[in-house]
Amino acid sequence: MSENHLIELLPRADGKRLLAICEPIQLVLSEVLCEPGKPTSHVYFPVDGFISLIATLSGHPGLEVGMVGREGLVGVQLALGVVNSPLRAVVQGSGAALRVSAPAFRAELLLSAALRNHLDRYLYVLLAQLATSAACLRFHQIGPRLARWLLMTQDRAHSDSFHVTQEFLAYMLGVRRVGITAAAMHLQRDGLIEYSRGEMTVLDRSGLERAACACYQTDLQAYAEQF
Amino acid sequence: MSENHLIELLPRADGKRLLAICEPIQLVLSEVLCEPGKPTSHVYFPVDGFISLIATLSGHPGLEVGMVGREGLVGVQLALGVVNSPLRAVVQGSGAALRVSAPAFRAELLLSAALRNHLDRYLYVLLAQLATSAACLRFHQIGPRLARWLLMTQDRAHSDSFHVTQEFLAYMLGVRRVGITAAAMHLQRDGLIEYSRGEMTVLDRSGLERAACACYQTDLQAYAEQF
DNA sequence: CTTTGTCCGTGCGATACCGTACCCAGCATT
DNA sequence: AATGCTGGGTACGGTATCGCACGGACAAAG
Repeated sequence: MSENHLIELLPRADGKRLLAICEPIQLVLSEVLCEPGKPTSHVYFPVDGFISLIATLSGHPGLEVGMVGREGLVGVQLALGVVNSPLRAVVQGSGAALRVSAPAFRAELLLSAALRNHLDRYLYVLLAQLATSAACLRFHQIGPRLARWLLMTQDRAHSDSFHVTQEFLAYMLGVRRVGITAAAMHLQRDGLIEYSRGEMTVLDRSGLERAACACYQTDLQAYAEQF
Repeated sequence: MSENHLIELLPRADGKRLLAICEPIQLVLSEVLCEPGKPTSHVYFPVDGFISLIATLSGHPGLEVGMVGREGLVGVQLALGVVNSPLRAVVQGSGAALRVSAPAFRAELLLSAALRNHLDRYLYVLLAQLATSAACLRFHQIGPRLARWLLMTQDRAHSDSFHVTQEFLAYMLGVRRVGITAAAMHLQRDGLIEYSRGEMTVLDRSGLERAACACYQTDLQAYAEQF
């Protein structure tokens, strides 16, 4: 039941074969699954946990450019025949995941056309997400971007409340912590969220959707078109 | 000789078969090859011309997130089984290109494993380029970004001089024209470039490389690792 | 109960942008 | 010579950020 969408959508036989080579693991907060430029040893299909994809530039802090929950997987580059990861992948919400070793994954890719097809389309979604992130970063202000981030996280955490500090948010959005303070206070004053010492709760989801920039819907739609 | 790299790297037989379904065309400035959300009718292998990939956000001007010259192709999404384009593709330098219709391209993909493999790796390069663009946009200032853009263009134009107005540059980099004026004047004062009424000439390429942010080298390296 | 660390709010000056507007120089058209 | 268009330089106030530093509130640990 509580599985990964990409796997669930596979035909029965392909899904079974993939699950057979999957190893259930627990994603722990702040764990680094991929490091840019370094070879990828496994792919991860999140079930409950979720992961941030972070672009790094030497001499600068990181910047989140994508998020992966149970709708996707970490390590798509292996489906492209590339071992090096383009991005850093950091566990942002702990929880269960299924893991497959790189060789086993490659072997399965040769067997399952359906798997390849799903990964291809997920790759497209990821591509669209990266492009949206870039433009969003340039044109939208902290407030709407924060709201969008909270929605994306809520979706992947499957819960109204989750743990996240302002410091962390600042890092993800590539802004100062005080920038987050101001934006978060605003959202809180409007009764959309509530937070204290790292415990964030979404009070008014549809209000938050109105406060978020349209990039949130754009991402959802790109996914919906493919799956 | 003056062909597209992705095609040149194919095994003899595969290359011949692909060329057989290619239609030589001329890319004309400002021509739109792909529109976001709209179906892609052809893929384009640039030979002399080159193309800007532009992310669009409703209510905002566009933003360049990638560039395609003879090292790549426009319309990779077809290799992923997706007909809708994620980005707008606009011809930014006129010149020759090879074009393949979507159905013919899909058919050829089934025949040539080598082609699929090259496209997969090119896709990885594109992914890395998008991620770099996003971070660059956030952390680097106009000057270094402009220098990077000029280098990328020079590479793909295969010439020290090319046509580009400040207005256009502002649009590509997502800044005001006067921002470009200031940055360009600086580069000109340092003797790195020369321009007048849209005619841009690179005078000191290695100086420009020093003025550019490291993202330029990052992109080159990502490509070099795969091809 | 104090200490230490984490988390969050505030204040302040600096800066890299922004939007807008105007102006001038070249060039082409008439 | 008059006109218009395009490309590029200048000026000015506005603002969304930045970096940095300080202080308070709370919790876990000693």
